[in-house]
Amino acid sequence: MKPEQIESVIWARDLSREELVRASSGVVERSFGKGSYLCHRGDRFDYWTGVVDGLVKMSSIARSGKAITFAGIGAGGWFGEGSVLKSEPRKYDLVAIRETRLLLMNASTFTWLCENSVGFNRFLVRQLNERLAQFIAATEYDRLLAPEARVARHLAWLCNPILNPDVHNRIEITQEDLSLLAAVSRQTVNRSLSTLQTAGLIRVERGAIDIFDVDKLAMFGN
DNA sequence: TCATTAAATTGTT
DNA sequence: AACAATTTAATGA
Repeated sequence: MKPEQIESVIWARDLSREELVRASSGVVERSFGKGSYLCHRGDRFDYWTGVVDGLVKMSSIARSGKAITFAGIGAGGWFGEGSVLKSEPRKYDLVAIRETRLLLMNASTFTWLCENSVGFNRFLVRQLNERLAQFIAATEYDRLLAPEARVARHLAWLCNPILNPDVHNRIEITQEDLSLLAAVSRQTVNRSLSTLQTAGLIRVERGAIDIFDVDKLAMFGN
């Protein structure tokens, strides 16, 4: 892939021109259809992965057969550094919820950037820190808050400007997928979305949600 | 391009 | 979990 093609990714601004050229040579673009698996738990998938367009979920199936979704990654988001760094099999399934275009960076390029680029490491630390904060917040509010507020915060999470910088306040997700993400029933999602829409925070469409006020969404119920 | 049908998604109980 | 209603996508004339 040419350097110009990755100038717009979130971490490109942290790299020198030289580093950017090196990085771009290790990146390829690939598309995944709606519902298709990037990889299954236990698979090797040795790419650091960025979402150009679409939505990817990290999930797994419990022994009981219940599907659990841990996180969604939207446009502009990058994930998988853990598995690439440690050269481990993936611990979760990765599924494209919608038609999705991805950028895949091979492991040797990723490793090279980690070992040679100060800017790249700065980016990684920022991103890891933000994600950790999100997960801590998530476990906290999943135990404390009403279902409505949980739906609201997961929506806010999906358009977090640090983790998913290109989402730009429009999330293309079905209510069913959102219910898996927020760990509430689809009915609850449906009712919650109506409430949030009436409150003027979002607009609900078929297969998509427009976010008008991320900050209020993140605060909803407090 | 239009009409028909199937599939996906939503709204409700 | 089930059902009806609605919207979108696919198919073929």
